[in-house]
Amino acid sequence: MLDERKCKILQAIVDDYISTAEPIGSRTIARKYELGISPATIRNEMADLELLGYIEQPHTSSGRIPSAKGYRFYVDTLMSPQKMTVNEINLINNWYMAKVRRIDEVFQETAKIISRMTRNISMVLAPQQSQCAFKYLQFLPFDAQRAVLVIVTDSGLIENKIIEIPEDTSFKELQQIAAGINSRLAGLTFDAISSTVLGELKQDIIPNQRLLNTALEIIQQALAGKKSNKVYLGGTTQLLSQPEFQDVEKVKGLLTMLEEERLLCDIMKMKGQEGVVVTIGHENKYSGIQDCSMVQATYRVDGQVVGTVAVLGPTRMEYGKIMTVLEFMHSHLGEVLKKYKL
Amino acid sequence: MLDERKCKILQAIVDDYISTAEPIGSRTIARKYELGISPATIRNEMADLELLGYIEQPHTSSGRIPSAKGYRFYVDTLMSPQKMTVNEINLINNWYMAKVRRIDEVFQETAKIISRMTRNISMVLAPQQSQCAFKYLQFLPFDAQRAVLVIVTDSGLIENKIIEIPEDTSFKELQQIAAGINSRLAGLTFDAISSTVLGELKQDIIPNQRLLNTALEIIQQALAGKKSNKVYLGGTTQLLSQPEFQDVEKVKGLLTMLEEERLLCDIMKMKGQEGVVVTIGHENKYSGIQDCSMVQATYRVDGQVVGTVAVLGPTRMEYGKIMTVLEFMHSHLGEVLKKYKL
DNA sequence: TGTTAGCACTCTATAGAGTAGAGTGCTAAT
DNA sequence: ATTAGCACTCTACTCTATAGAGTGCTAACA
Repeated sequence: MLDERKCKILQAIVDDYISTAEPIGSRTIARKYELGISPATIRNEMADLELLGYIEQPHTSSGRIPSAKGYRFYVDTLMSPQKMTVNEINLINNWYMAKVRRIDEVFQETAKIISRMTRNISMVLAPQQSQCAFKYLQFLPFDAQRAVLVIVTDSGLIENKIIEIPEDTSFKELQQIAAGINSRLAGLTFDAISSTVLGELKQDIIPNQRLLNTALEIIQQALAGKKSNKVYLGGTTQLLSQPEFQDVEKVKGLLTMLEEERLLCDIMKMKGQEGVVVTIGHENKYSGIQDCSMVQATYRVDGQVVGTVAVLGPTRMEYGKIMTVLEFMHSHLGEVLKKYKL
Repeated sequence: MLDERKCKILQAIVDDYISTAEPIGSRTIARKYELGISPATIRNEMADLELLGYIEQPHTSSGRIPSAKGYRFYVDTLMSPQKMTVNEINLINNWYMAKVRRIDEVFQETAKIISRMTRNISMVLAPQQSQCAFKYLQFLPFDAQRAVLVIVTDSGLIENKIIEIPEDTSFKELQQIAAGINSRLAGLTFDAISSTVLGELKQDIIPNQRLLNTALEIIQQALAGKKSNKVYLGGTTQLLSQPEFQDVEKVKGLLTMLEEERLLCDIMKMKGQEGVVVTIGHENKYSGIQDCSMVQATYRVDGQVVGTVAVLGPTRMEYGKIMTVLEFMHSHLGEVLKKYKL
């Protein structure tokens, strides 16, 4: 598509712009990148590149900057893949070791790690739990008036809540109710425990309607809580260090958008795609981030894609570095999750 | 201290500056606030107020702005207390109803509510759990290789984790170990469960050292997790709407500071003080927020002060509104917590 | 004696003019 | 095909002038 020299020049332009955020001119390219050709030749080639749509000029007679198409070509063809250093990998593992206690902290800390390493905003979409199945519930004693209700699922997520015991109910009865519910719901996924099933159950076990209701409510709450998928953000402050976000209004716009969790979920969901995916500028569906780029990667648990990690930043981002980090998370996060599930 | 007219003028200056963020001149005061005196008289009074240190001039011949001392006098003496409207109270209660599932969500949502209502950054210091006592732990079956370990405390906070069952151990044995631990630790506060007690326990129950270790480790983790008190932040984006934070560097400084949880805890802890407390400008110990004001309020559960809520913003903040909201939380948050503990 | 009108003065923020510098495109020479 | 040279363009910055808001002081007034 492009001859070798054009590629080299385009690469120089993108590399330079990524690191300096300033338009770059022919003289500078000739000086900094030893291509063995004069500024004049570079100028001619740049005129071609501009005509082809790979670069643009902010104003007549300023240097060139990459266009979206230019970034795309850079990402697809020019970019040199990097490797994570052993040092970095150790750092990450130690970080998890030191900071993670409960499984949901994995997501928060992953977001932090990614944003630290990429110096951009990171987003982690936690797995949706609708597929996980109800195992059993159990009442544990708490005090005279109250009991602890524990719900165990096969994914290892455990929900618990303190409930008030109705005055006319003994702990034995509680256990009977639990047994009744368990025999009905055991093995069902949260998706399958629809209101129909719950309704049936209600008619079935009559003895202590009120208590049953509370129990079912809590199951339903757990169900609802797990169904909505949660997005963890990291490094929003990093935005302020980027030259393209020196304008407070711009920052406010983006941050306000990031507060809408539903929107985030929608952005993060990668239908069908697998691995690391880059979306540049207008390629983004949402107008709020059309002057940004996003790099996303799925991650798996037991071979199943369960969630997404992503980095959001200006189109002038370090694609190489960021893709490397996300590639790593893509193949590594599953293990981490398994490890901390125990 | 100040005669009535000076008070009125000072109040006008503070009120106006709070709402406009612009220095205010004598003519404007005369026009907007009908005090029945001419600009010239106001100028004389303002000269006095400046001499007394209540107001200052950013530059010769610009309008006046309140000084820290001026704000202090305003807060202590001039300010007209407001009341929460029934409407607002309902809104808050509905918000809790709709959004809170687990008890720790109360804090996050409280932070959100406060920041929405005050249009400033809010901070909520969750109760420290070191005083709560260990009740018992119990193993629940999970699958052939694994079990669920549930730790119940008397405050109603329940910790759970899936652990691997060593191959040579039966579920019966697990229960014996649990009984052993429970008889030793029951009723002890997390503070009292020091490494000494844990050490004793270790020497005591020899049979399955490895499993015991895991269990103790988890207790210790729960202990550590509850001991460090957590700060929930809300409305950091609001900062960007304030005229005093149009400078990106300033925003970055403050937000970076707010990422340090330890520092936040320290700022939030109000030794000995009770109710709503206002700290203006340099009155703050931490240099990072010395051009900010902070309004803090304690909240109680069962008569005991357990945590703090606070609002952080420019010294030019709506003290009246903010103090009203925090006063409300001061007297109301305890009930909310109790309600959602069940 | 307290209040007010008038006025000269100060300081800022804004707009306009001029300039240096970086970079380009074109032409002609190599 | 490549490159040196050069006129041209556009921006970013500095410098200057100006309008406007607000003050403090003085003198007049009730």
